[in-house]
Amino acid sequence: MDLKITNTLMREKQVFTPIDPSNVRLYVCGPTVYDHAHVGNARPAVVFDVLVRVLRHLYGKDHVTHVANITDIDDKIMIRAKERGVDIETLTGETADIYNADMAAIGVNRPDVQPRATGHVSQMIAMTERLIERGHAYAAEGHVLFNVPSMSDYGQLSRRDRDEMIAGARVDVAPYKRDPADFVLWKPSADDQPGWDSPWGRGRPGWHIECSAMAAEHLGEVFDIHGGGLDLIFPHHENEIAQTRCAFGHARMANYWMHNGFLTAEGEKMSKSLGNFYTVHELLEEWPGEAIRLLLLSAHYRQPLDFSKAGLREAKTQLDRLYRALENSADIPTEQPGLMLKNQNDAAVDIDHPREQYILEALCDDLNTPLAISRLHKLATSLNSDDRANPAIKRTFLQGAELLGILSTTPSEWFQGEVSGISPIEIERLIAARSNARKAKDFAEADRIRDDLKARGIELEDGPSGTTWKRAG
RNA sequence: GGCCCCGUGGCAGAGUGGUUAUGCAGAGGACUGCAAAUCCUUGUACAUCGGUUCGAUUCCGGUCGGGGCCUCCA
Repeated sequence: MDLKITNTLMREKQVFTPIDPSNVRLYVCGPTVYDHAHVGNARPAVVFDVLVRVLRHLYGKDHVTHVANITDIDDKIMIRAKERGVDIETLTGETADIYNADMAAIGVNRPDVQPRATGHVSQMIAMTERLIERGHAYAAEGHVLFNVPSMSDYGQLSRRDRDEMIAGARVDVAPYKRDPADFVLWKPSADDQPGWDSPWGRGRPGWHIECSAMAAEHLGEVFDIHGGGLDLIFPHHENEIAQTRCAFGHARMANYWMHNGFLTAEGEKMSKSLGNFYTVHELLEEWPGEAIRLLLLSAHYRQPLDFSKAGLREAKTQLDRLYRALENSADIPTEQPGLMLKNQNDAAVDIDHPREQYILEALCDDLNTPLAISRLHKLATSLNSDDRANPAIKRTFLQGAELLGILSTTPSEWFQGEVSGISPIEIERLIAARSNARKAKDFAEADRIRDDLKARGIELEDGPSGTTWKRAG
């Protein structure tokens, strides 16, 4: 099945054709680690995680290389480290660990390579030297700058030309720049700032060069897909392209550029000054990671998405429904052992040899996750209806959930996990007591037990095969 | 000023030149001692004004409204 993706470079949806099907390569711009990731940072992580799942499905588990960097040298990091009185390595190390834990909690698989900028300074210096040699960069007052006019077709990705950029510039032009549009590849560090020795003195890299250097190091001079947030199109990605193409002399840096839209929080632009941003870390204290993930996937990745508590509540309700379908179809076998889902011993799915493509088809159309989710719901309806449930439907359902990265736990863990204040044994004892009362037609006592448990956060459900319980809420 | 996006039923949110999106919420029904869960039925939406068309929510243009980017930013 063809995968179609919207290529920002062409401004159109295109069929994806990898350079090398045995090694599909993509690079996603990762976080700058100076503070907890907010949900806005989580969106690209989740979106591109789904893309990687689809790519692995199409090309094979071992035929995809996913690189997502961590930016661990940056002025914001320097400032924050100083405020907290810790060294930079401590700050970035801690923050990166929390980031990875938070992403894992919302079902994001670790990239194959997670390069850190500080580990690639020599490559950045080498690339900068190469750009100087080729006449695309120059040193001035301890800085090295990329000379934008030296690249005739600069601006293809963002579709803006040099003159427009200068007209729209909001900052004063540094006096050492040959051209107002030139941007920094290397800048000098003061003695109390972190720095590395270089041919231009002790200094540190500019922002854009790190991604060019790390992508080249781990994926080569030209690769398949480069992703990130919409706001990175200009200047970050434009400048990455300029650096990489001018350093290596290719017509492309990456063949496909994908950009996710922005999030708002409770209908407003997330901003530090309004204090209305949610960090993944704090949300996880109150909500299941899968609810956060499902909400992030509930709108198409290129569309704006409002992240709200009401939205989380609905995502949670939707997951309840999907887990219920899983529970209700527990006795349906699915054959095809292969990828073992944590879910249930009989529900393994061979993700490399799928038969049903109902969900995959939606995801292959430029990652149409809302459509994929709606199809998952249709399958859930079937699984909940005895007359329509069958192994093929269940396989498709599980495979789709796997591609979306949800339903990664068991229904019992989902519904009953982490109950506090009462033990499962005590609950079972009360259920038995209530069952006896019901047999004796003492419904007043039965209802009393049920209400009592409900007050303690446990809801009972009488099914055809007996009474089950779940955590309320 | 330049570049770009959006406006779908109570809410969220896909999609399509003529056929049910889906979920949540609401209403009715089935099941249940009563609930819960589940299933079935139900609401007949596409900002506005023109144009193209046999036919437009879907294509084109204008208008109104909202949003993003233009070297901090996912």
